[in-house]
Amino acid sequence: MEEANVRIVIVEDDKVIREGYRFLIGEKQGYQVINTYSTAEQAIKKLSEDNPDLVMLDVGLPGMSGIEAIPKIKSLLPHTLILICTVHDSEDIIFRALTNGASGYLTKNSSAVKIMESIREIMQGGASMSANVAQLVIRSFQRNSHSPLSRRETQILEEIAKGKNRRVIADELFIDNETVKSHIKNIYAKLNVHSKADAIRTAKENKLI
Amino acid sequence: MEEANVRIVIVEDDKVIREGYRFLIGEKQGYQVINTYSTAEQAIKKLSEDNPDLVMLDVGLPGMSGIEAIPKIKSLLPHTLILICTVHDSEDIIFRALTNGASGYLTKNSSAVKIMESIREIMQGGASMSANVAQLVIRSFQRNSHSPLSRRETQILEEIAKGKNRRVIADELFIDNETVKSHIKNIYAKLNVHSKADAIRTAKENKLI
DNA sequence: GAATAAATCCCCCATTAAGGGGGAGCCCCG
DNA sequence: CGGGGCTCCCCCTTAATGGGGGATTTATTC
Repeated sequence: MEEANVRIVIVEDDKVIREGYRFLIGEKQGYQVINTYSTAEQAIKKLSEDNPDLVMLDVGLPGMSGIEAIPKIKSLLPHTLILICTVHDSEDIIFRALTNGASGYLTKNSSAVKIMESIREIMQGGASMSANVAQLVIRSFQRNSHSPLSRRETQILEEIAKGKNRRVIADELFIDNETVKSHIKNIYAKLNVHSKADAIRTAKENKLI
Repeated sequence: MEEANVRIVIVEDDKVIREGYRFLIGEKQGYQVINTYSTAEQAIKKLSEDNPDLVMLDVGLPGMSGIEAIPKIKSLLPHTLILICTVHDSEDIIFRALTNGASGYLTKNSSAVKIMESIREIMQGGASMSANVAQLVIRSFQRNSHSPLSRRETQILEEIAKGKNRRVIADELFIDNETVKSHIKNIYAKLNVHSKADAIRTAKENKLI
């Protein structure tokens, strides 16, 4: 035997897409579609019986959204993996899906080959994202390269964002308390703010830290 | 004509791997290996002439590491894309590569097919990660599901981590200053800390926020 | 060579925030 | 009925913050 059967459940309100997925997966060796549902509510009622290894989930479902469904599925079946397959590629939805516990995110232009490949990757203990999703995720890690803040100022603002106070920052950087204070004054002037919270917010909005 | 030629430069110290990549890419229609280098220093000297669309970069180079080389390459050629191809898959290295400006990260067990696919994905305006890298990245977004903190406490600690003070948090949550203070006392007790900075650090280390 | 930015340090000042102590009422769930 | 969660109240001292005004030195740039 090559590998155990992968038990898959599909949650998708569009019948054509749902049956398309069922057909696509059903014909593949080692993969089995246990059940399909058109709403998250229906799926959640039956999932414990179905006991799937992987749930393919749309986000644009009527009633409970796929995003809301993720933590509920995860609490019912903690070891079940979730692959989001959807047309929605807004940054907000993608990040909420991933923080809520999804192991993969494909946008719907993904080919049949890509979908099967993602399922394989996820089942082999990894995760998977389509190229446009990966781009958003990677971009979220990157800094603005045209920061108005100097290197030292950026460094100090990062420490402030960790909740450290001036004295601690000064000690760690081997500089005087007053020097840290001066840097903070300059940071506030450059960002046009007057408090820690505003500086942190502004800096994060502009990817300065 | 299908598409313009993609100009690729390879930076890799292992000759066998370097020539393997060169052969793999060179035989593909639409892709051209302009040059290969065994160190980042050599590559950086010549990159402006080579003017590549994409640089395949190892991280474990002698001398300047691939990680350090990324921002230097990006400042020389801002529109050149960088694909990391390496055996190193430690969390720290991966995140440093992505924050420094890499558009993709493949670990070296990636097949020839996967490598070409990644190059195509990146060139088509996206990004790419191998499954194990994607897993680390996604995991970094997710919370610990066994938090000792209550929902309210987590929420308040998140606001503290944004640099907000008790009064502002109280106003935003429509509760009293003293209530916020009580929550903070309970947070500190649960995390066994005695300051904002320690609470934030402990919470982040344990993915509570 | 002068101007500029960055990084360092030094005073003044008043106000606010933080942390620790103790206590208490209400609600819900098991 | 007990405990966790959420809410609010009082006491207290110390630490931190934000704004004002400087100064010096070292690089780098024009």
